[in-house]
Amino acid sequence: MRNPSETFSYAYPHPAVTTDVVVFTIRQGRLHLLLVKRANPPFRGNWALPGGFLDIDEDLDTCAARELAEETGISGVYLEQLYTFGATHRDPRERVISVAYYALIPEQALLAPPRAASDATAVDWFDIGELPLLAFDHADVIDLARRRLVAKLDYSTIAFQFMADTFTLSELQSVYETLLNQPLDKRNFRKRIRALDLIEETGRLRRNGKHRPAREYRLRHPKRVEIIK
Amino acid sequence: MRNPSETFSYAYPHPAVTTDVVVFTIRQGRLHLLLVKRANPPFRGNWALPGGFLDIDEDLDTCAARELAEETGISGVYLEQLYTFGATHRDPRERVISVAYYALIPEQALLAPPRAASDATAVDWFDIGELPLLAFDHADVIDLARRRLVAKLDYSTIAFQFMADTFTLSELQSVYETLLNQPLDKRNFRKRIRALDLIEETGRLRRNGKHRPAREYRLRHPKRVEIIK
DNA sequence: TGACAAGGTGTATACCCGACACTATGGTAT
DNA sequence: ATACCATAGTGTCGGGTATACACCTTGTCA
Repeated sequence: MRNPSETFSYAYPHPAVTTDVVVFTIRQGRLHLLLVKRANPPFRGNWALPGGFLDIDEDLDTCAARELAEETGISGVYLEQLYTFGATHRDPRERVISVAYYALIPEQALLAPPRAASDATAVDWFDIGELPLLAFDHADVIDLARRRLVAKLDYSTIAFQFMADTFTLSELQSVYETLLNQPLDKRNFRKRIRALDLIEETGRLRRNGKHRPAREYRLRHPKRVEIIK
Repeated sequence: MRNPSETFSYAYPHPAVTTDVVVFTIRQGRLHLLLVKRANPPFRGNWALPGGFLDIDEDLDTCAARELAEETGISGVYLEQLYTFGATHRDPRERVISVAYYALIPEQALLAPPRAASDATAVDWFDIGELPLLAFDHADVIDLARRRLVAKLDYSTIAFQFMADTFTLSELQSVYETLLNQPLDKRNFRKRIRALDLIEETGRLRRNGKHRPAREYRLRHPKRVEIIK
């Protein structure tokens, strides 16, 4: 624990640096994200993105991954730097530069509901269409993250990062339909996915209900996100 | 003991925040960028990106624009945030977070050679294929900026930001060829540009040598960079 | 064993992109 | 004035890629 009486002095004023993480997942066919309810001022009682101050000997990526792990217990997921927000008045306490990240996690990866960390009184998932009032400029951060995510669908294989280790083509199509907010043609979709040559059959069948079981697939290179055409 | 009026103290250590700018232009059919020679340690005498510390009451974008103006005298040009670099040891003095930007300027915008600012002993343009040894992690910053720029050619109208107020289609094609590092078919190129419906004829002719003059064009919305298809 | 519900498959058409060669026009030299 | 030079400017055809579209298959459950 840090000595509370210790201070750190500089010849010039220094801003504080935080990372905030927009954690996306898909639940029940809807895009959701994780928010925490702030336990302390400013914006006490408001919902906000999980995030926190950069440790002085910690890389930015590490900081974002640590915040993500602390809030959700999830690690090893897709995490990408989004944008850095630094408007002078975005935090009323002091000058704060926020390096925003976004993360994509499979629905199935959430074994238990996330527990509230020390600086949050609650943690919950919200449908992206039904967000509460947000602290700071976090509504802007979320908006940019959502647009980046949708844009990347077109030219990368990022959507696969929402999938569990194994999945069916119908599940994958459902993820694309949710993100694009439009139905897709089943045959054309499968043709396009097959042409990417990124997945392989596990050989097993997935039984999801009282109907014909679906073939189960896995990514050949699970962590890799590729740029396509 | 330092005069308390000249020091700034915090309960937690704070990193310093800088912006660095990769300033691209095209000269003589080659992609160039602007570097400054450092007057002070660390890396004294090395070439580096123009940039500097964020003022405590200054937005990030403003800081980048200010650095750009101080080093080149240019303002009102395309300037976009690129990425934030924050590896723990990237600056030997103290922890420094660098918010990197990149700027695109028309060759003709440079009225005079840039003058050296106070913390630089020289300022000069370098062909991107003939860069000197660079300070800090600036080689990484430049590499990322170049890749972002080339990627954006495909899905945005960013290349137009290299053009002067008026230009010919041959000049525009030459910019694309330089950036893509390959020759393009003249008829296909013109067909594609015309289809974008972004430019209009000025009605004047541009006389560039002892041959047929070219029609002069201008952008309908000069500052706008659009996402295409 | 029949009904249900989702899984799985191919073809025909439209559109877009790339390959390709010649004429037009102004400048300059003789 | 005339001929030559250098860049400006223009259209078509073919191949490949993306889209529209409908029916049979298979396992479950009543």
